Amino acid sequence: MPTGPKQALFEEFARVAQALGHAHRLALLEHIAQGERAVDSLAIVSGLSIANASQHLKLLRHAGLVTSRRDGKFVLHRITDDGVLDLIASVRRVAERNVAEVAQIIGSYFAARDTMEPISRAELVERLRLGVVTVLDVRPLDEFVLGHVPGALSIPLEELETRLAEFDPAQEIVAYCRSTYCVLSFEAVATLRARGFQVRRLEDGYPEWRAAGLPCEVA
Amino acid sequence: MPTGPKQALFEEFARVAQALGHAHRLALLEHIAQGERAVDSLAIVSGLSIANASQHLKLLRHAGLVTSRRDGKFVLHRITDDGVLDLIASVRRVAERNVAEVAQIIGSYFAARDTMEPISRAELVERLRLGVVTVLDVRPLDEFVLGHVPGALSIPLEELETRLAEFDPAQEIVAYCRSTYCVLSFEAVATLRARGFQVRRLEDGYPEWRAAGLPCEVA
DNA sequence: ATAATATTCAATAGATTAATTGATTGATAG
DNA sequence: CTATCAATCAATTAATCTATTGAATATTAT
Repeated sequence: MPTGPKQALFEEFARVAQALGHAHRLALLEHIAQGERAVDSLAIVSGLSIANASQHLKLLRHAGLVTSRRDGKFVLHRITDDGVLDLIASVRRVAERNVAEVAQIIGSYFAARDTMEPISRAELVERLRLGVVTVLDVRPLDEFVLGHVPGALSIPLEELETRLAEFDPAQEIVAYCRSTYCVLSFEAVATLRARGFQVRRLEDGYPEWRAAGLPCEVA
Repeated sequence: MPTGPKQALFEEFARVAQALGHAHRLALLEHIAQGERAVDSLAIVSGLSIANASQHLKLLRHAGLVTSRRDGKFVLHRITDDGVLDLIASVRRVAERNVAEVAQIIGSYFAARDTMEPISRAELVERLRLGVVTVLDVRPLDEFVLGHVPGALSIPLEELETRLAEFDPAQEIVAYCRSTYCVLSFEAVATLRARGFQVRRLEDGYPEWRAAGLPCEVA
C-alpha cells in the first residue's frame, strides 16, 4: 500500500468527512450556521455536556468546518465558509436519494406534516417585493436576533398558538427555520394550516438564505 | 437529548458522511468511479485484502454511495449516481480551502510538478472540435477500456517514456487520469514537459468528464 | 456431482472514537 | 488579588471501527 501524496490527501479528506460523521456534530453545525455562538450555548441547545461539546467542536475546527474567535470569556464559533454548507447539503442530497431509511423518515414524519413543495428563495424574494406575504421565523428568539429574513415576524414555535392574532388571515404565510429538515417549520405549517391559514415552508433554512447572498436583517 | 425525527435523520446523514471518512474507502470510490469493477480487482488496485475490501464496500453500499450487481461469479460495483461525485468534490473543496495540511501537500507535491491551472472541460471540448489537441489518458489500460474521452490516446504512465514517438511534437497535449489529485497526470505532465512537449492537465478526471454529460468512448 | 473461483460472513484482537469526570487555563469583575 | 465563569485539557471507561483469519455461500466450469 503506497503512502504517497495521494494517500496523504485522502487521509485529510477522510478527516473532513469524518468530522461530519456524527449526529451530534451535524446538530452543532446546524446551530452554528444560524450565527456565531459560544460553546456553552451550543452545548445547551444540542443537549451535550460542555466538555463533550468542546471536544466535538475541536474536531470540527481541525477539519476546517468551523472557525472560532475569542470574545472576552467566550469562544465564538462560526461556519468557516459557505463551502461547508454546500458540503452538508451534498450529504443530505445523497442520503435523501440513496438511503432508504431517510426516505422512510421523511415520508412518515415530514411529509405527514407538509406534503407541499417548499417555496423557493427566488419566489419568496418576488413576493416580498410585491408585499403579498407574511414571513414567519419560528426559531428561538436568540437565533432570530443573530440574523433573519428582512421583515420576518419572529414567533418561536412554542408561542405560535397564543399569537395567532398577529397574522393577517388574508395573506399567505411563508415559514422557515434552521434548515431543510428542521422540525420547527414543519410543525408550524401543520399548526397554522389546521387553523385555516395559507402556509408554505421556505426551501432550506436561514443559513442557506444568507449563503445565497440574499439580504439579511440583524437586530 | 431528543430522539425525534431530526435526530434520526442526522444519524443517517452521519452514516453517509462516515462512509467517506476513511482513506481506503475514498480510494475505492475513486477506482469504482472509473467504471464497474469487481471486488477482487478493487482490492488489488487499492492494496487491500479481499475480505477487507469487501467489508469497506459493504459499508459504502449501506451508505448508498455505491451500488452492486452480480454478473456471474463477480459482484460489480458502481457509483450510485452523480450526486456522489458532487459530494466527494465538496469534501475535496472544503479540505483544499480550509485544511492547512492539504494546502501543504498540494504545494509541496502537486504544484511542484505542474503549477499551471488545468484546462477546463469546456475548453477541451472546443479544442477537440478544432482538432488541435492530443488527449492523453495515462490510466492503466483496463480503466481506459471501461470508458475514456473520445479519441484519447491510451498510454499508461509506466509506458510513457518508451512511447514518446507517438506524439506529434507540434500539437499540444492534454493529459488526464482518475481524478483531480490523481498522481498519474501530474507525473505525466512533469515527464513530458521535461522532454519539451506542450502539456496541460484536464480539470478533474474521467468520472467528472462523464458526469458532465460529455461524450465517452468505450472499447 | 465435483472442483474452482469470487465473495461474504463470523469471530477475534487491536486501534480509534465517544462520553464522563475532575483538574486546569484564560479572562473578567469586584 | 481573589472569585467567578467560560472553555479546554487529561485521564478513564465504554463503545465502535478496522484488519485479519478461516469458514461458509454462490456461481460457473468440468
